[in-house]
Amino acid sequence: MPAMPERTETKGAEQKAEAQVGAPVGAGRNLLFLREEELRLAQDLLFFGYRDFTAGPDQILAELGMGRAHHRVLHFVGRRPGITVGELLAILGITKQSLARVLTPMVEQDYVLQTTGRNDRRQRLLTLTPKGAELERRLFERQREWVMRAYREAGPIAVEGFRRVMHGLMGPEARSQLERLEQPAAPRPRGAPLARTG
Amino acid sequence: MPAMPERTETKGAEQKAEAQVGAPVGAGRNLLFLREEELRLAQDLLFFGYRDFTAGPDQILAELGMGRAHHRVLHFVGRRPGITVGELLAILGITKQSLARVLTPMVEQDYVLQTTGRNDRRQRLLTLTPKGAELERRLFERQREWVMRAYREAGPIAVEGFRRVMHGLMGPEARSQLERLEQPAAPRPRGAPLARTG
DNA sequence: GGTATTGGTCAGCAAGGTTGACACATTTTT
DNA sequence: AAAAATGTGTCAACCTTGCTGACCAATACC
Repeated sequence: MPAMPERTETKGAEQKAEAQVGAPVGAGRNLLFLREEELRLAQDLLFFGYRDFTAGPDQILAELGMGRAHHRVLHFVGRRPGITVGELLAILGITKQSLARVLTPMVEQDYVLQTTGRNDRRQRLLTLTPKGAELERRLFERQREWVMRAYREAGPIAVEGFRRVMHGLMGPEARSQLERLEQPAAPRPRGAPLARTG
Repeated sequence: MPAMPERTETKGAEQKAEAQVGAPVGAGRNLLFLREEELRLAQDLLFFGYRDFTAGPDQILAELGMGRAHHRVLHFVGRRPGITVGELLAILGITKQSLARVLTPMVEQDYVLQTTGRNDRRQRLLTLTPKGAELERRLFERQREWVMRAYREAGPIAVEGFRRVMHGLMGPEARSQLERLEQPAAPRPRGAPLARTG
């Protein structure tokens, strides 16, 4: 594989740390004691990486008077068409009121469509309108280019490692939510669109 | 170079299961073309992972009436004692006023010490006070446990991959800033502490 | 029919970003 | 010596996106 790292940083320096604590671990587990510098590096990487990961979409969104919160709605509604408001709240981990502030305008501006649930008519099933899907697409493509570059530079093995570590950084709740997200999409909502009071 | 197929997009989601997180990695697998599902997964992982990564410190900080912004100041000042206000602004990528809102109280509450630069007396060199260093330590330890768990679950190869991908997600500016951060610390500030104007 | 659940909405608060303008000490340039 | 540029602080005003508490309407469940 191409693209070896520019700097061969931390590799193999873990035993030193073990010697400090005097706790020799099994042979393959030498990377498992997290020395100070390694965590500091992880903190830096996550800070800079996450910031630059979101920078592209943020720019597009700003032109439309939207923010990251809107992107998250577009993303998760796009990922699970027909998701209920309650499910979306659980995924985002915010309050109903915080969601309403971004969701209501998005419905009014025809980015998101609300339909009544056909089993439970109290529910509001959310889907992207064509307009919403198109915006989501733009944001997605921008981010794809960025991530693609990172993946290409890092190589496939690294990508798999990245996924595993990120997954490990998630708590149990996020893990089960992710699991649900990855499952086959729910059946299409077939309820009638709500009357728009606009 | 692993020159890869350009557009296999519409081919359906056949290998989806393999691409998922816990799945074993096939060595020669072509992960370099970023299919839709792969990027969606990356988005999810970064969203959930980053959120849960910061959750621990956030909790401690909240008890002290601080936020993530304060943590960043503690982190980067701790990482480069004697950093100037201007350098810190460049790293954080925020405006002077935004920084002032968190930094000024932190100086007043004796978390951060300001000294005048000895070469350029206009500069304010920032260092952590013992109180600040202790708080930074607490936050650090909390986060270390969390990251350590993730690293342990993922294994050393994955950790290296994680680092490479995160590095790839950074833009050029962030990369050179990170490089500077990793270098040996600047000489200790020896200027006189500023008189605090009550 | 009574209660629980799902969702919408109003009012108000806080953190942490933004911009623009200005002040001041200090350093650098002319 | 005077002027310009630099590093920092600060004031005023604004935005986004979190939060809480309260209350209402429609619907489902027992």
